Amino acid sequence: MVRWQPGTSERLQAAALDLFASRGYEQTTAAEIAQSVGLTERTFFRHFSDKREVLFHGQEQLTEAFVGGVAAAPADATPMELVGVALDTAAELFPDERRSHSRLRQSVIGQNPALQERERHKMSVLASAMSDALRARGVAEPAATLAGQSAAMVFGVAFGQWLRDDEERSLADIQRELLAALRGLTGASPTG
Amino acid sequence: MVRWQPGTSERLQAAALDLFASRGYEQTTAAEIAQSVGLTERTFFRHFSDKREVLFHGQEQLTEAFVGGVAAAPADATPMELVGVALDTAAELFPDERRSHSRLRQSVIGQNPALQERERHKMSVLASAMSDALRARGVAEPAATLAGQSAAMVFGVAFGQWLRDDEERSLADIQRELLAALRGLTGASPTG
DNA sequence: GTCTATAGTGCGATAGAC
DNA sequence: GTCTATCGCACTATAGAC
Repeated sequence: MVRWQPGTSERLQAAALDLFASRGYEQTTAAEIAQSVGLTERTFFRHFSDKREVLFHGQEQLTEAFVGGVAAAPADATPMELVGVALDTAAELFPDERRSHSRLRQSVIGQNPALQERERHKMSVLASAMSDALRARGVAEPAATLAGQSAAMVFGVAFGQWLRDDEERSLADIQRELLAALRGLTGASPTG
Repeated sequence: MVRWQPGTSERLQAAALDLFASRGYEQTTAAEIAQSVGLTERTFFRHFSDKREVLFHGQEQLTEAFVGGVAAAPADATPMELVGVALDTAAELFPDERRSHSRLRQSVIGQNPALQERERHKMSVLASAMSDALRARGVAEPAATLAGQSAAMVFGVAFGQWLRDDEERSLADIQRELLAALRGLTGASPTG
């Protein structure tokens, strides 16, 4: 019998999502999650700084996709073009096969305010990382901050739309349409 | 001796900010805050659903200002003009006299991730309320959602700038400049 | 791995306002 | 009498310290 198996974090994450979905987030203790994969509560908290965090590992990859997209864009791209490339790159992390899993996870998050709070926080960290990446590409202030925040905003709205029951478009398509709508919205009438 | 006095929430809020600022947020217990104004821990939690919330009452007024601004705008206003009016209305809640108090509060929030999380959540609620208000004025999707989110985004960035040590402009002025920058950013080059 | 402080809840009792 | 603010106590889970 092996003393421990690889992929501990992943097994904890999967078990947590299962239990949260069936019993509810607050009705599931960290100890129960750990026990369900043969570990102790203490081990759970060694892998995740708090109980909510078990649902949010993977956000680092998302941030990397955004930042990597910015870095890989053409040298003469405008700030909003950089945002567009970043969004396209990020969308690759969410192929249609992943939709049902994302929907399950989102239904758990949607039922608990504390989890929604954590989700917003992660989006905010993403926005800051995007702004940093834009600044590193020479985008000046306040454009870098606004464009970085806009990228996270478009992703967030698009992701929510992507998960809707009646939605069939890809995440990338939804993002592109929203980005165009944002351009039309803010650029339409230059009032002063 | 009277059993209880009016303004309990306000006294708890003031005491909490004092204690958080001097000892730190985590080093201050809910019981200590309550005791400092002659109440018990249990009463603290009757007024605030959790310990963080004591720093975030007043956000309702902010939301009301935004929503009220939208409702009071001219009938023929574009979505972004509605956003501009809402921002102007909200800025009235933050005259320069309030800057030092806001800076103290922000320094407490800035030192604790859990408090930053709550702040982001409140901004997100604000964004949703703005989107609802825009929809109620007949703004279609996805413009209503994007404009509502943009309003909260501009407020958030502007508020952070307003609190900087070297900043002297009014919140309203900063917001107007950011809104103009956002127009220039997204509207400048209609790439497709 | 154990031990502990604290956040937060549930329920019942009390005291004053009306 | 009703209604509401406060208190007191027992309790669990989280999360961090040792």
